[in-house]
Amino acid sequence: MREFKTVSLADQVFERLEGDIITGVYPRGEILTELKLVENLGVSRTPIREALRRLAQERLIEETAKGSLVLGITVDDLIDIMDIRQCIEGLAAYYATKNITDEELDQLRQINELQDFYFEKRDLERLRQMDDRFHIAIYEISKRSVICDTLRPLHRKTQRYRRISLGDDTRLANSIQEHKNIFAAIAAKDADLACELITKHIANAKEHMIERFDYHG
Amino acid sequence: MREFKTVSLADQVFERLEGDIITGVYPRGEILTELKLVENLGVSRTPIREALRRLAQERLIEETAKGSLVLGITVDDLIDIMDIRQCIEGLAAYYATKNITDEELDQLRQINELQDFYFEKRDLERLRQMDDRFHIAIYEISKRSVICDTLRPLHRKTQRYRRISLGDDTRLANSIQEHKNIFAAIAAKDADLACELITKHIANAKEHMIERFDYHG
DNA sequence: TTGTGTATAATTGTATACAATAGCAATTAA
DNA sequence: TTAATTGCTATTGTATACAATTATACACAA
Repeated sequence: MREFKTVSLADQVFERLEGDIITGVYPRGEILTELKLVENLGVSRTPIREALRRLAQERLIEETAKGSLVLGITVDDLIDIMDIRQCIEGLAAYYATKNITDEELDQLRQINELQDFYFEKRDLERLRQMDDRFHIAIYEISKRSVICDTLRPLHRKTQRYRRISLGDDTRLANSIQEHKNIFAAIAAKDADLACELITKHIANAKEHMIERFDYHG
Repeated sequence: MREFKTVSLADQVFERLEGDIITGVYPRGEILTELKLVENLGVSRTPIREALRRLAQERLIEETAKGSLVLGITVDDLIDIMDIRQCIEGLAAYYATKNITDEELDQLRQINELQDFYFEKRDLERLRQMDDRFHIAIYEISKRSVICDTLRPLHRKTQRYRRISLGDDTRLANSIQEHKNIFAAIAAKDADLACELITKHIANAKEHMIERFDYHG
């Protein structure tokens, strides 16, 4: 029997708005009012308000008397996010290596294989999804909820810039190879190596992004 | 004319519940229902729901069909929080040193002086408040919103354990001295030293806490 | 005894009505 | 002209009614 997990409207609204703000559908500076969102999304104010409060807590918006001011993710934010990730994503990889089950190892392997598949097809959108799944899988496999809850939103917030960054074919190929090396370290149960490799991976990604966005916004 | 900044009930409820969960007033495992909170806090469900959603986002509670399950902060969480702080609080101190204004420097100095004052009076509750203010001031002075927003909730979540940890007089004296040294480095505009000192300060605090809580919950 | 179905109660999910507030523009007095 | 005041409008803040879901207890049959 299939299970239909009903997701509340409030959660749906949150995820949709979060995505739209992160990817720039709602640009920085725009004002979102509850009434407009009621019209656009076709739900009442209650779930919209709950979503907006959570977005404010993530600093994706700022609540003002005129409505919710979209803040989004600036290049400055991106730099800090990547600095922070560089500091703590190694911890996640370390614990993930220590705590991974055989089943989870298979899942991680599968993500790596799909990556190759989509690389051959040059399907950038799927590749970005695989990047998501790879990193988030490591967070979750670490079984450290604080680490997971800290890194997951930070990673999500890089989406827009990653999307553009993946357009560089050389970086894309390097990134995929780095993922493979990290996977190999985890599979070999070498936690220190996994930590070192993922830290370097983040550093490379950061450098590439900054190179690309630091000057021309 | 005095300005009365009206804080919404939703915000008040959030802060109160967050504090009560972090300090253990509501212990891990307890179920909070919206109706009970309506009775206890004397406000309607709307602000309570908004607060609960934010608490769930911070993983202080988990929403279930029976109500909101209090998760709180376990010793395992504490370890991860301190690991993460050790990794990134140095960044905050670095940027704070680079960006601090004269006025902010005075504020930081004042916090240090108050610390001495309350130490002589052995006013532990005020001393914990000064610890709060010192660290949070550094986050804010860094002017890096992502760093600030990442560290602030993590720091808040250590409150309960810090409160106990401060009971050790030796550690307390050391901690205050460490704060002074960090302040001196910032005042001398030595960003690298400030980074190094605060990292060590977190490491010391972590070690002391783990020593004290790792075995006996 | 154990499992299953059903009615009931408790709880959350959603929509909406009403209150309070803040912003803005027009108007008036100095 | 300019500053202040007033009234209106847009928006958020709060409470509550109603719907949907889920847990629970109990009856009843295997």
